[in-house]
Parts: sequence; C-alpha cells; structure tokens
Amino acid sequence: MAIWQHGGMPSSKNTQFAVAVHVLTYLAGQVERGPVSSDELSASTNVNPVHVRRVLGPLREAGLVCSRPGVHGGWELATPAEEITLARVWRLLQGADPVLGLHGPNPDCPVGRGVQRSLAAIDGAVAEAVAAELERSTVQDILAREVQGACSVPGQA
Amino acid sequence: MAIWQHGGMPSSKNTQFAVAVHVLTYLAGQVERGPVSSDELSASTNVNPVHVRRVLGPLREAGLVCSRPGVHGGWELATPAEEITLARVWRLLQGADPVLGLHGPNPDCPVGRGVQRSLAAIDGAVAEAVAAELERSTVQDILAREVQGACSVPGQA
DNA sequence: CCTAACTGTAGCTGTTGTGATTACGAATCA
DNA sequence: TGATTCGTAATCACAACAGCTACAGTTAGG
Repeated sequence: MAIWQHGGMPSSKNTQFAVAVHVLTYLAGQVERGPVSSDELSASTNVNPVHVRRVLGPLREAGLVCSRPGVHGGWELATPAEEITLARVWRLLQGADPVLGLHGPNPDCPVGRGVQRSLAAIDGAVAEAVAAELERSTVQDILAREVQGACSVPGQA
Repeated sequence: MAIWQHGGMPSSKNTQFAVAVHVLTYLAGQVERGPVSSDELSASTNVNPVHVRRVLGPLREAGLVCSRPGVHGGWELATPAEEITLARVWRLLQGADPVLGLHGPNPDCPVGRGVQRSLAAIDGAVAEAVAAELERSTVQDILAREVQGACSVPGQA
C-alpha cells in the first residue's frame, strides 16, 4: 500500500560534462585555426552535432565560448584555456541538480522529513566538495597532458 | 574497460542512497523494538517494500544490517549507528560508478583518448572528495537531528 | 502438520532522462 | 543567389529506475 505519487527527482546521466570538457580541450588546441564547426567537434567527440550545440549553449551564455553562423562560422574559445576551471564547466551543466539522489519522503513520517533535511544539507556540502576538487584543473591542464600535434580528426585537417 | 560504442555510463540517478540512509536512521531509532518489517520501512520511506529489500541487500552483505524471515522477522541494525558513516553506505551503493559522466570517445582521435584518461583520473579524485565529505556524518548524527519520540508511522506503533 | 507472516528474487510494466535523427529557419559570406 | 553553418523544435529509440505481482523458501505458533 502506499500509492503516493513518488517524487520525481532529477539528477541524471549527464554525458554533457565529459563532452564539454572534450570540446573545450579540442578548441583550446585549435585556437590558431579560427572557428571550428560543430560537425568537426561532433566527429572528435563521437556525438551528434546537434547534441554538441546543445551542450555548448550554456557555455556560450556564460562567455566561455562564442559561435558564429555562416560559411566560415563555427565555435571558438572566448576565454583563455587556463582560466576555464572544470568546476566552472561542471556548475554550468550540473546546475542545481543534487549530486546524491534524494527521494520523495513520506510527509506523514517525522523521520522522513528529518532525514530529508539532513540529506539535502549534506548534498550541498558534497556538491561544494566536488566543485572544490574540480577547481584544481583547468582546460589548459588537460590540454597540456595531450600529446604533441596531430590533434585533428582524420579527414578534417 | 571502457566500452566505446556509445554512452552507457551511469551517474547519480540513484535514489537508493537516500532510501538507505532513511532506513538506517529509522532502524537506529527502533533498536529496542526488535526486527522491523520491510513493509513498515516501506511506509516510512514511501517506496516499495521490494525496493527496500533490494536496497538493503548490499548493506546486509556488508554487515551493516541483518534480516530474518518468518513470523517475527524483519530487519535490524547489525552495527552501532555511530559506526556507520555515510561514506560507507555510499560506497556500497555507488560501487565503481563514475560520479561525473564519462562518454565513449572517438578512438581515432588522440584528443579523445587523452581527455578520457584525464577525466577518468579526475573522476577518481572527485569520488574520493565525495567520500571524504560523507565520512564526516554517521547514521547516529542524522538520528540525533531527529526530534524526540513519535518516530513511528501512524498505525504501526 | 498447517497456516500465517516474513524475506528473497524473478519478471513485467510504466515513467523518465538522454541522445540520435530529421527538419526547418536564420545568418553569413562568396 | 546559393552554399555553409548555427539555433531549435519535434520525434524516436534505448536504457535505467522504480512500482508491482507472483512465487519459493523460512520461521513462529495453533
């Protein structure tokens, strides 16, 4: 028994963060070349071009990248790679979604409410811890780990 | 490791952690009463009894709780509440699942491989940071925040 | 025994989130 | 004008989570 509608709580399987980091690193390595099309980024990340643009949307609004339509359009880094921390990217894409999963408690149960409140507070602390850890890496750091040259997708250079 | 076909990588969709913490706290408050049925736990957590048992499975294997079938069966805490850190619970339920989402990169792209490796390392560090944060709270701590008495589901006490 | 009350698990279903795909409009440059 | 590329909406397929039912295995009590 217990047919209460169960609390739908978001927090999901974001591949978006990984895709974003990948794209930013790619762009950081192609700064000299000018705009890069989402088609090329799509080939590098192995995801759909539309998905690339969707992921890059929030990053553009935050000023990390910029895009231009048209014949020689595409995407460019709008912030130096060494100033883009992974924490910033993560916060942009994760939003306010809980890191740990919370669940809709039974309003009739005092334990439910108490646990819920405690858990929400702890989730916040965890989110801060994650951000703090991600603050330690920048896109530049990741790019620096990449090998030297030959960083293009075959058939696009 | 790392099946590159397309993203099937887990992240945090688990309500299980929250349910587990809830149940453990409930059990910690009912230690004197003897075994608690998963039906009662189900009413408190507002999830299905079967789901409760599924979540509690790993915790029992780890020795945190124990269960007995039969007429007066149910679940009991098998470890003092002050020794159960949330980190332990989290690690049991999270397993080796990545905290941030990784994605299947393009094997033909050197950037892909590099980013992938970096991201995996960072994910490990983040997981440690999360665990460290969760190490600071125990089930006893959460129970202590609960109010005094009247911690049963109406109709069950 | 036999029944009732539990756990333990398998199987199916409904819902939801994610990403692929297509399509179309807007902007830019030759 | 026409080709290229972004921006976005709409739709589809797939997988994960959880709800639910059903049934087998255990235990207590008559």
